[in-house]
Amino acid sequence: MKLGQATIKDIARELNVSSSTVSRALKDYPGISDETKRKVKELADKLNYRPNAVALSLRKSKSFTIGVIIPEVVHFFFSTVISGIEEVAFANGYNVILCQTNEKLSREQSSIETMLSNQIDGFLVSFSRETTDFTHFKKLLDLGFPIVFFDRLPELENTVNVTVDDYKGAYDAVSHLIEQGYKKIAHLSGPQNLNISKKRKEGFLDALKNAGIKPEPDWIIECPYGTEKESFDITTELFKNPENRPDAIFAHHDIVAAGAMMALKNLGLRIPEDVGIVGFSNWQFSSMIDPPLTTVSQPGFKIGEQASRLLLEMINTKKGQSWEQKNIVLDTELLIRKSSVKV
Amino acid sequence: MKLGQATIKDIARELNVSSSTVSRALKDYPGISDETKRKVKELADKLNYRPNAVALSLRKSKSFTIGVIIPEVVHFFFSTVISGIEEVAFANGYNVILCQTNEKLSREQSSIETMLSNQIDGFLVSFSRETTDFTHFKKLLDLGFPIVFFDRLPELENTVNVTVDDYKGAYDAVSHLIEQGYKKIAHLSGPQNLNISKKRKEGFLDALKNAGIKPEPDWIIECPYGTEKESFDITTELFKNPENRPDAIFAHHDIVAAGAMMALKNLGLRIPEDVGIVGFSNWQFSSMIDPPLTTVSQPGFKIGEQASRLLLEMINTKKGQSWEQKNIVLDTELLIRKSSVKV
DNA sequence: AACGTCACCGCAATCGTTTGCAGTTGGTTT
DNA sequence: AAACCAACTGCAAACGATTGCGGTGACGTT
Repeated sequence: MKLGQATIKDIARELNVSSSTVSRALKDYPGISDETKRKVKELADKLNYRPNAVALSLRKSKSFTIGVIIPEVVHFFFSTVISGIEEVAFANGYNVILCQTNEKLSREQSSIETMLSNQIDGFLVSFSRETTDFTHFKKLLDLGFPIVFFDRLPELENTVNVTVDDYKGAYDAVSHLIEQGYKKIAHLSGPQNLNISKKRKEGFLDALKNAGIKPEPDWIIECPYGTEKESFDITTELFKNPENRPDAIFAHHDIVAAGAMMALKNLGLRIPEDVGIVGFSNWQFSSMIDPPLTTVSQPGFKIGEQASRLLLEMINTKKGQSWEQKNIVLDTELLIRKSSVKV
Repeated sequence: MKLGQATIKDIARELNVSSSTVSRALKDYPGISDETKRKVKELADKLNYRPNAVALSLRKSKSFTIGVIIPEVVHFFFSTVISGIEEVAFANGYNVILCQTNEKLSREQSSIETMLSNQIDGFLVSFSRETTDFTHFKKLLDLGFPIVFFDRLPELENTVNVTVDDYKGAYDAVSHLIEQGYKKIAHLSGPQNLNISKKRKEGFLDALKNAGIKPEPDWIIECPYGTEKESFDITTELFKNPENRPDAIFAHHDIVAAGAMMALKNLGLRIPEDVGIVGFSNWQFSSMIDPPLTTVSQPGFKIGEQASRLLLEMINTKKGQSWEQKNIVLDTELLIRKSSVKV
């Protein structure tokens, strides 16, 4: 073979025994003499034998590999999730294969196909922004195929999910702004087909309601792409009327917040004196910008760990036996920095 | 089978032909009647047949999967590289499996082992900070196993590499500072066992030399960890003497630069008026901080594409035939922002 | 009638590993 | 001496797909 990797057959030939014996000797099966075991193990060691994982996969219809489907690795949040996933996967002898969808449904579907034909043992998925039809997941779930959803939740029954409490995170963030004395709070929201966007918006609305503030519909604007540029433009537009403008912004995530901050500075408005601002996700840069951005931190690493652990559990329960619906919700943490502290 | 995935055998049984015939029919081999081909294809379609990639790997000793080894996904640079890699891999029908080393040599080695036992077709590697001994790569290369190194280059002969021109990037950056009128330039360097760190330092030194400026040894400080905190402390220390302090900093990368900026602000120094600063890598946040950071942008996506393309070439040349040494060096680009423009 | 040709298809081995079952020893028991 | 039981070990099928080689039958040709 290409790599000269020794196989069980090589060991068997050399030792004049059958491959069955070698296989059993290596795994300390009873019924193999200590003498043979010793010889086999020694030679295996000497030849630097490693079992061929592919042959194993074929035999066992199990690959010890889990597939991760995410929109984009460049998102700080997702890359921390990946780290969490890898950590527990590795610790349990599983490999991780990664597919970015770039927010494209077609890419999501084809990734699933190729991963399936690679006998993947289960999926960890945060689906694309384009995904509104979940039948490709439904089919697999009905067959008892293990899937754990994280961050973004599908509109399906009986799924196993790991998310953060977006509602509460948003609620806390907005309440904090209100406590600081801001009253005219705008919301730059995320794409409304995503559950997380809806939840954050709800949290925003309820926090206002709870403080007796009536929300201004014009000040709730969707940022479908979530780019810096987009929110720069939207914010500039939002603040163009000096007579009646917001005095604070709750942004769907930090990039959006950063774009807004640049727009505000550009307009000569001071943060946090004139306008307070809070983001979401605690991106890496959030503490480094000026002023440092108050944000809601999501425990990405923990999400990855949890999701991974749940998936491995599902993989290791006997098939046929279906798993119960589960909804793990992890707490967010409000990181108060300068951008929202008036005094 | 678990997923009810149809196999060639299922089709064969249903149609009362042999699996050989099905296999050949599906691939339009000559010597199969059009009638049979039609029937096979129809049924395959109906059963939603997908070839079992694992069985194929075993048969062909080829998995159509490439392994990527990087220090950490959370680095913006690496995640853009990954995107580039995935793009061309996917376009060519290859899968990507990802392993983070977290800068640990042991993790690097074990990842390689498990990937090898998964019949991986080749490696794309940016090795860990701990890696100073390259025999684990050397062994594979000697066996004709395809590896492309990127960003960080090993001390080995005849490897295929993709990097950016760190020397020139640094040289340009420092020359720019000098043009802006800065004269007392410090360098917060990277770990000196990495080639890139050395190259950037050389570029720094040569730019000074070329301008007739003698470097101050005390102002070249290594930041082995490259964290914000580390460079904050180092910078604070570096500027503690008001009598004789630098008037500019060339940082090994943007995080280091950001830490330095915070230290400077903390000391009441203005950027760029009192101190100019340039980073490296164009991290995502660099344009969002205040002032926006001048930096040397590395074409991460392109690096990924190039490396991936080279690797696929190597994989597809007949084995036994060794590949020639190659050193692709991509150009950096100096992004001039406010942090280094005096006027 | 005997032979050759051609189109079409199946057998069986192969990749590396696992595993139910059966076989071969040697020794012990009646 | 026949029977029996351990203790070891090997055979062969299986996972799913590929492929060299050989086989079958229907024709046409002499």
